[in-house]
Amino acid sequence: MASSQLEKTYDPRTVETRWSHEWLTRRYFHASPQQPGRPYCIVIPPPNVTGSLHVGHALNHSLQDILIRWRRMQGRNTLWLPGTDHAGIATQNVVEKQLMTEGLSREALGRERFVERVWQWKATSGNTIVNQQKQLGESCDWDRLRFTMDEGLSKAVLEVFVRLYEDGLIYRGERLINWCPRCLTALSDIEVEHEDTKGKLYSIDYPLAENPSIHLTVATTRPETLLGDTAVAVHPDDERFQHLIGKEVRLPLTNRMIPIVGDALLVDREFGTGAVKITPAHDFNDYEAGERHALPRLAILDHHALLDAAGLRRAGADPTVIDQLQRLPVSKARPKVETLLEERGHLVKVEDHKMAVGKCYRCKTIVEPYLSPQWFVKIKPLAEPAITAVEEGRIRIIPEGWTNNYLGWMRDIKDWCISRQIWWGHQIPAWYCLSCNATHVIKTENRIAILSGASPIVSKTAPASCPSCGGHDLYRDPDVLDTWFSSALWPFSTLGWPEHTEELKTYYPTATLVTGLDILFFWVARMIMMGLKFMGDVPFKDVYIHALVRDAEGKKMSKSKGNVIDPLHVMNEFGTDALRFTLASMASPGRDVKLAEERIEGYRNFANKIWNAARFALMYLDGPRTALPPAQRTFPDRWILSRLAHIIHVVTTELEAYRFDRAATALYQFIWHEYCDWYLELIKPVLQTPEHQDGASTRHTLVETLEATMRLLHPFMPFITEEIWQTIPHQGDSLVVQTYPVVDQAWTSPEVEQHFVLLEHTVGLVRTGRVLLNYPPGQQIAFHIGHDAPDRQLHLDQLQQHITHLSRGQVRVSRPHDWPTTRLLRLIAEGLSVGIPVAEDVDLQKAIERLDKQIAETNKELQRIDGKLKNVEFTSKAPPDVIAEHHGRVQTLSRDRALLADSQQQLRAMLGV
RNA sequence: GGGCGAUUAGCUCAGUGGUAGAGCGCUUCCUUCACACGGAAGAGGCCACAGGUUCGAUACCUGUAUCGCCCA
Repeated sequence: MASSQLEKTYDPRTVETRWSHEWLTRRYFHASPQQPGRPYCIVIPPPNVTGSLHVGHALNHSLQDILIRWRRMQGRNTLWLPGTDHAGIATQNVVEKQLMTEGLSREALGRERFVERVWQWKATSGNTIVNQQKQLGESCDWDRLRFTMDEGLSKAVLEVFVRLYEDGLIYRGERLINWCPRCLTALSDIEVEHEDTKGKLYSIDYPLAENPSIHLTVATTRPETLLGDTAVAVHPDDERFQHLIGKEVRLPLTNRMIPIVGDALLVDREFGTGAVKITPAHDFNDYEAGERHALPRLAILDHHALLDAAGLRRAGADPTVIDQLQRLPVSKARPKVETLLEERGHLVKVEDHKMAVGKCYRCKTIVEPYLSPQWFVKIKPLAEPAITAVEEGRIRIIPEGWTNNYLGWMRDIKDWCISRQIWWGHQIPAWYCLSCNATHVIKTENRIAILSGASPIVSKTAPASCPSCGGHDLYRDPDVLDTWFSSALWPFSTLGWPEHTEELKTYYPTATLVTGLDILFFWVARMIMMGLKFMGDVPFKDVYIHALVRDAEGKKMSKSKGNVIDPLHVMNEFGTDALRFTLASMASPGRDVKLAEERIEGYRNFANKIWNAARFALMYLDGPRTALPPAQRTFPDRWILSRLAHIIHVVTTELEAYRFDRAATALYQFIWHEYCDWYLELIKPVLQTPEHQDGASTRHTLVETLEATMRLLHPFMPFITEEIWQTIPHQGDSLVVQTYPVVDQAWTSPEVEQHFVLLEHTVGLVRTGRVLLNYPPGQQIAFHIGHDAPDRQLHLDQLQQHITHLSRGQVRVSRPHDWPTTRLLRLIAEGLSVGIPVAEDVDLQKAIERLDKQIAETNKELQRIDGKLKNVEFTSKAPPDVIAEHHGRVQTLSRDRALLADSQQQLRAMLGV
């Protein structure tokens, strides 16, 4: 194997392109139920089809790929199932924007042509993210790529909808829902993002009907909805207002009288004036209060969230008021109403006030509570088994801390509004017979409104005729389902459900779900509910929740802030392996990932280090290689095997615990600081000596450990490991399908590891001494080493050749007090002594300072331990082994101190001080 | 308002009831035949604060402060 095969610096780009293509060609990632091994399946959280790979995906996908590649190498029947989500509102918005640039609109195109247009868009742009995923090296079974609007998945959606409807778990009804006046659709509760903003608290006088000179002062943050008030509430126990309950007030700006009610739930006596208005059609709390007191609902905003003239008329507003307010958006109506109230003497005061506004999670427009007929999932019956599954540990959430979050939300869950008034998505399989619903289906010029009392025919296929009247004039519900409805079915719909496929039998329940916290409720909770309902079993056993990726300052990445790290750019600059390793090493549970480019650069350097270790190995591989039993190998070989066994155990254990960060750190530490810094240095004398007696065995160990290390690292850094593995001696076609290393007990040797620590300390002291005395690295020096403990002294003797090599000098091992008493710098650590001769012209200042410092430190430490040992409480209560350890340390440190003092004295004498 | 998490080296973060750790950055030295994307040696910390438990607390408990997240 010629060394010229590997360039001096690792160039990720060509390697990555070559292997990502090659792996796919060889179909290593293809899974089938017929394959041997215990199944291990992960379904990918399907990225939006509109998406392109951002760093959040990169984290999410890297972690999954690590798990998948690791399990595949362990011999499991591994399936990582990829796909994309049709992302109803998001995708519709993207295509609408595109239409706008062409001077077109959704409405102008009409529903059918618009949907066609979205499919077209999907065909050309929908694969962007998939290609980027392949670039990241994701070992998905791409043959099984799914899309939430695939034929099969759509069939699953229909099946689920109809069955839930038949079970009474889906219903249609008029409720107050969250409405985005820009997207013109309903949203579910969790699709609304709450944001604190500066607002005002208005105090408004409502005159008492029986005596207008008396006012009830009401506090509100939304005066513009005042015209829709249908009552005023006070706390029933509030002595200030108790006597008013049951009386009426005149609603300002209108001709209406509204009642004063007592409501302990709605009213906080401490807040504002202690009296609040009730506007059931425009506030969720008021809606519920309205239910409690059987109040009418008066809607005064239309679906664009503009003040509606017809609504205002119904609400009895003054004609002049209607004139001034109609067609105003909320933001303009609010100051206008303020002015009107002030002019008419109703406004008492206005204070600054912090308030939360809800915004559409897709377009950030302020959402309005809006009264309209919608479809809902009755969720409690579905939630209960989903709660139990987690409580009983059939699903494990990792880190555990999120379990309570999940349970709390599930126990307090509200019915799920699933209808969306958009066009892109699964159209609801419900039809209305126009003759049976004559009064409930209202056709206006460009809209058909289906009122809440309409009775739908729910069916997987379009009914030929109305089952009750036989009529053929059927109209399909225009609404589509919430995107998250289809993603809730993802773990089984992608495996072929409702058909009874081999895939379902083999891979369901899936093993692990890897996801960010942001979609725990959107997605994870709903998958659990649907999985339990339709498969009778949990959809996955472990849910691993990782953190959000933020920028180096900890800020959320966003295009508007310009702080986005583009993973593709990073992959291009530093290599995909470097990015993957960075993300893995930063994935500590419960903490957000603050990503800085320097960090990635550091792991790029790591990749290069590995690359050069491989180059080094290849340089010296010529010649026979012989496998000896571990116990018969050289000290460096035995040591690295022992360390390798240890690191295999650590990485495997940490991966089992989803501690990607610790597994990555351990690998980094082992490869760089043990394998490269020490092992490769230790074996150089053997490799560089032709015909060395240990040559064959050393070369074998070198390959054996390097090859195993590549396998161990492969899930984290698939590209560079594959490239190196292919270059060094190996058996098999690809690293992807090799077995993951397991610990060989014969490798482990605590004794050898102990000897190594002694070696490491000795070499460290010599190097320190070299710097202190300004001896250049190339200069050979003769020095003494020795140890307090006789057995250690013996070990030093055995290690002599290695110490010689690593410290570039001639070593004499002897008892420290036999050493010369002049012109010798003694360095001491825990019983170990190194003595370096001091040449004539050396500046001793540094050495003396160092000794001073160490003596001071040793004294301090001795004092501390001594203090403890003199404490009767400690000696009587601490465990004996701890006390013994303390005594041992006192002994060692005292001896160290004596020797250090001695050495210091010598040096001072040399200086003539 | 409720819940959760964080606070450890200049920065980003691990960690443990008994000697405080890493990466990056910093200082000094070194182009030595794997690697300067490198090597060697260093500097740098009342482990947020105040109580408590304990022979012993950075770690366990309580409270405070600051920051962040989720929910309302």
